[in-house]
Amino acid sequence: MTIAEVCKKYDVSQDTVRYYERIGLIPSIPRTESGIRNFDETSCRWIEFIKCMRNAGMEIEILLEYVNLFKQGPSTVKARRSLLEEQKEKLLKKQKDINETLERLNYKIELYDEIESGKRKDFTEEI
Amino acid sequence: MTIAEVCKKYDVSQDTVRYYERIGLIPSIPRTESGIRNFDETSCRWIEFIKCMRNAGMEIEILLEYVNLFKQGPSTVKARRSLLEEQKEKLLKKQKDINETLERLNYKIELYDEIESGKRKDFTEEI
DNA sequence: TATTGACTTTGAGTTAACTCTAAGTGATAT
DNA sequence: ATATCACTTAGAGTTAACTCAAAGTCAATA
Repeated sequence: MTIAEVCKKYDVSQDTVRYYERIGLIPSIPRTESGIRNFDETSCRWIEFIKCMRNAGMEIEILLEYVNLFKQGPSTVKARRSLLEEQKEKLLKKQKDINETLERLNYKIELYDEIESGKRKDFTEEI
Repeated sequence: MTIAEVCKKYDVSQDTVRYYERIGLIPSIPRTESGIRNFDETSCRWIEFIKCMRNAGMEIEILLEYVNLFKQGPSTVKARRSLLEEQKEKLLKKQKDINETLERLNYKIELYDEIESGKRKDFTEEI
């Protein structure tokens, strides 16, 4: 698979994928004889994995740590587990923050609806 | 309330609050005669509101738009509603992304647990 | 054969959101 | 009176994560 195909499939830019490879985030991308990237299934799965983690806001620095542990083989399973656990906690916190904000947005949207429909006349500019 | 008190209360840095004021994110912070910020309830509530929205990742640019609509009074209620609705959709998408990633992390953590406990011997380095 | 177009590299530029520095002011404690 | 300390400003610096530009290579098509 060429870089163009992979980027289309996973909706990332070529620059981003090259950047990820450059910093060591994708363990190994095979090349053709003329030096062109030729993604195999493993490297595709890495792209997909990174994309998923990045979508949730996981830092590249953390992903790099994970990839580096991964490269060192099964002896790092424990360390990897604890890294992932830590990130999980961060995501749970983020989830909570988002839920709080969503509740607040819903409240305000409802309020604005009431004002618009004339149901509420006593509108003082609360925040 | 002094800036120090407010920052402690809402867990933000003084620099950040001054920055928010500078770019117009906080409608109005009263000052003492000698020019020192003296937060009233309204400006405190703005800080708290901004903090909540920022925690969920809402962009400052968007918050600025909202604040500017707010400043223009009740005639902008409709526009404000639609701005908030848009942001709500973004947060719902983010929530979904986080949930997907959490599921994936849980799967991997479980897998690593099985490996650690010796329950799973056929460990090939999947991603 | 010439040109097109996708690929390559290196390194610089961008953006958002702070964060820090330097220099100064003004009220209070010694 | 002088020192301390929290505050003030303007503007420069930082960080993460891309994103772009320039110059070059190579395979395929007109």
